[in-house]
Amino acid sequence: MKVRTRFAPSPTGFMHLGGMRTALYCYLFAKQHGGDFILRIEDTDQERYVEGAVEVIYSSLKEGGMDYDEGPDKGGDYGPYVQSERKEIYLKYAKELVERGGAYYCFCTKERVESLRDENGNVRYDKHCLHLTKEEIQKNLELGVPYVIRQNIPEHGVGSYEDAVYGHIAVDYNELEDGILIKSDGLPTYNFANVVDDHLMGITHVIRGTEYLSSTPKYNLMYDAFGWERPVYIHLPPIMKDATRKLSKRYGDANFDDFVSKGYLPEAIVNYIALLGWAPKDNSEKMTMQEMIEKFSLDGVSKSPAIFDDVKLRWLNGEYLKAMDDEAFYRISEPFRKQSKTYGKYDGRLIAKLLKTRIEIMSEIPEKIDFLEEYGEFDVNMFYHKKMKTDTEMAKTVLPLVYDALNALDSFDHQSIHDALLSLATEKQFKNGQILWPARVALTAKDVTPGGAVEMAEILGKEESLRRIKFSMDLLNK
RNA sequence: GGCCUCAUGGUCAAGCGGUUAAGACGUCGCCCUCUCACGGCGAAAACAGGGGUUCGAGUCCCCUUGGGGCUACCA
Repeated sequence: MKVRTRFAPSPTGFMHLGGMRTALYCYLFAKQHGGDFILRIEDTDQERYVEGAVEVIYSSLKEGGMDYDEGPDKGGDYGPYVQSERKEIYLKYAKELVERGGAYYCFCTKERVESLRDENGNVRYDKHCLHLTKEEIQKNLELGVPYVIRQNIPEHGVGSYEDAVYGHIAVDYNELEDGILIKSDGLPTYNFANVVDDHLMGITHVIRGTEYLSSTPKYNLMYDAFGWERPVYIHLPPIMKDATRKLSKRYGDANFDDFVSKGYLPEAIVNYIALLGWAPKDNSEKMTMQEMIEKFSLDGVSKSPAIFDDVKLRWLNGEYLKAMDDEAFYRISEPFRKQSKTYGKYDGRLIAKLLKTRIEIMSEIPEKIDFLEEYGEFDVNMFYHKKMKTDTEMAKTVLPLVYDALNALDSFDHQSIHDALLSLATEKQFKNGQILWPARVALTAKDVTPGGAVEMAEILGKEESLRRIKFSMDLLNK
């Protein structure tokens, strides 16, 4: 049988990383088995509907490299893929479930249900309407009395199943409530729509968060009542913000888009979240989507919550950045270099090259290169460096030589500058650092720079380099 | 409160009865080096606690503690 998994988010906001990981595992599992990955939008709660949220889901999955085989914008043989467009289907099946004894009409008012609240503040329905006669129900229906359809859960017995990651799960039916399947507005609740859709769409493996672990017996009751085959359940541990708080979209934590706009690469994000709750047999960390598909396995999925560690995400992102060739990095970093005040003034390719090994996320770019524009009077004590055996006196003698050497160059490229400066050191019997340190300080007026004297001169260009060295010489002679 | 569930360094995690308890991030140190990075090498750092079972327990069982989830006309 062909494996079919689905990702079924509700369009309530942005794509958060927890959902993203669920989608990823669904995708990996399906693709590994040559199966289909389906996207279904669960929008039965009209109050939570957020404009544009569906588009965010589409684009996030696309950017994350999770191409679904069927979905609202893709079509497929099991549509529609948006629950609000399937309204009639649910009501029809709900009625069938009533026929089969798995559910019943309930005409109780909210007030009456509220009055059933127990000492812990929990409402537990008392199956009052289960005992209505056929005539009473018919009469209420004809009178148009508002109703909901409730699941009829046995008063005794135990519901159990084998979860693919958590193992045997058993819940006493008396712990479960006769939950509402069809709301008074005629729309189904998640509990019902989910079961009906998963079955109708031929979902073989249900992959979702642990919040459904203990309510799954309720769903199994429905599968059984309908005479449908139960899917394989694969529940996933949550991703936490810290030891006690889940990453949640409510607080706007960890939205995929936010990370992308901060300069994280989608592949790095996806790669990282794959590792939260799963480890491949060979302990690989940096993996392509294809490698993840090949390595994915359910026995590598962990049962305990994983804390989201943005420090490690940054590291991984840095690894991706470093692995890019210079041209690719040059292109992808463009929007971030543009945010710097140095943009357009120097060779972007040279700058990008320096940046590549020095940043982990691209939003660090502007602050890293703004220094190029911050030149002016500086503390000449910066010329002092013990290990290099250089100080202001050394600078006074070296800088003019550097000036002349650079001034003599026709071609001001990396190699030429490098050779000129180093041969200067050899000729005059200086240590490399005795030339390069003062030169770099003179060129940048900074004690730390991303790159050395040669790179700095190269980026600044001949004219500006000479100007700055001259400026430093004057400063020293003041 | 009841029920479900989880528990290895600061973090992610290997481990699935016998190991010097991996690896990665981070931290620290050293090397490389014109500074900062990169890269290389190395170090510190963990089986929540208590009972069992067993010749032997991080691995199995129970309890305690702690965490998460469910307990909605949300999903």
